Amino acid sequence: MKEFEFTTFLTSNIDIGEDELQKLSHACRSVSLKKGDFLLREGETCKHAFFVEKGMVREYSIDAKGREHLLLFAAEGWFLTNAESVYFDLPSDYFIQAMEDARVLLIEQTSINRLSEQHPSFASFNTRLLHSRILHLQTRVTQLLSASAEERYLAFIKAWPYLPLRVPQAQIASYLGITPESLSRVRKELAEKNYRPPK
Amino acid sequence: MKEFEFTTFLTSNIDIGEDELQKLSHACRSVSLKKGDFLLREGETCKHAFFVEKGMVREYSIDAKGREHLLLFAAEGWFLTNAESVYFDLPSDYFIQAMEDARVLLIEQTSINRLSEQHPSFASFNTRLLHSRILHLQTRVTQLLSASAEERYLAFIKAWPYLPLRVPQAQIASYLGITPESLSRVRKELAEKNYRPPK
DNA sequence: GCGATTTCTTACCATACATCAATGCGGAGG
DNA sequence: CCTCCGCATTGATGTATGGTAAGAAATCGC
Repeated sequence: MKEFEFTTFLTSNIDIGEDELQKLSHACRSVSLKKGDFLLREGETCKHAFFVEKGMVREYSIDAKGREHLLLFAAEGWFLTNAESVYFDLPSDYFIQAMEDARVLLIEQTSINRLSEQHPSFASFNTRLLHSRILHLQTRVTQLLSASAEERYLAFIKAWPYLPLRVPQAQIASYLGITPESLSRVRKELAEKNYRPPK
Repeated sequence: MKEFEFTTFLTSNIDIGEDELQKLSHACRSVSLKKGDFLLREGETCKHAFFVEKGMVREYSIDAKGREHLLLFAAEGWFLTNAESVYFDLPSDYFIQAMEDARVLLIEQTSINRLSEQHPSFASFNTRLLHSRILHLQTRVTQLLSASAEERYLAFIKAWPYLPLRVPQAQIASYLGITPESLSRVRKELAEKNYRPPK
């Protein structure tokens, strides 16, 4: 399984000097997680951003009826933060949990903010991350408003063709907003229609 | 109907000097809109951010079956941008249209970016706007994944108690992701259960 | 390699919401 | 004041998806 280095991720995205990287690395801590371990639980305040170096992580909430709803998958090379919890210093509504054994870099949010103030290209990289998050969430809202379960599943496997090979179907169903049984039925109908996944 | 001045909005949110305000105002243009007029259409690239001074505006998409889906209501004092279109310079998937006669300030996105680079407090205000947008969208996704039509309607009128008085029910239904008929039935059932809106 | 979990499928029935069509209603304009 | 016209309601019926339960298949731990 391919591993991603955070510094590679950064230097390929922003124009940041060696000294700045040094400063940032002091604010980082790498942790190893077993499948099921939590990085954040509902009610906690999230003080870090996360960079997944290896393995996979999910962000989800649990509703009043005890059902889980998946907000985000994050595999190697993904950067994730809990925007509300970090920025507004609110207790989180979400859990962040390892779906596989994983190694994750914790980056102190305060350091990110400091570096953003000092380093314009870091700030604009930060802004870019926020914008792509908005874009993604907007697309998801529109899709939930307009598309059927089947359409959402097709869009999902088109966007992340490798994920169904790696995560349990029940997790994908939770992301799509349907039950695992319904997803199973959707897949059966697609098979009967001779649907072939784009290679 | 109360009117909001953009400068008041800015100075009450960020620490910005008189000269900076002057610069920004040169990049602004106020337009009057009749009900139904468009600020942006699908396929266009959005070069501005919008500040609603008077009236009300909606952002929505039209799906493959011709149905409208409402992403956002924006009344007086609301600031709205089309993140994807502006930031990634992509054609917009959304329409932005006046729901009532309105006056809207157009702010050139390039000027916002320039001011952000020069003026740290402007940059952090910008960042705050992005974060609250993420928070809002995240909440909406979670709600669409977990809550019934009735629950979503109750959450809606709790969050924006004044909107149902001002916009047609069909628009609210579109925001909630249900048909106008279903919303009518939801309201009927709430009335039969003797539901009273919180005052 | 084998039993034990976990995950996936299938069948049957229940429910929420959509669709279609008819009717009611209330405000804007002649 | 009356007539439209847009909007909301209601009823009958359709459909997508949910819930439950059972069994099949895959995966994991040893």
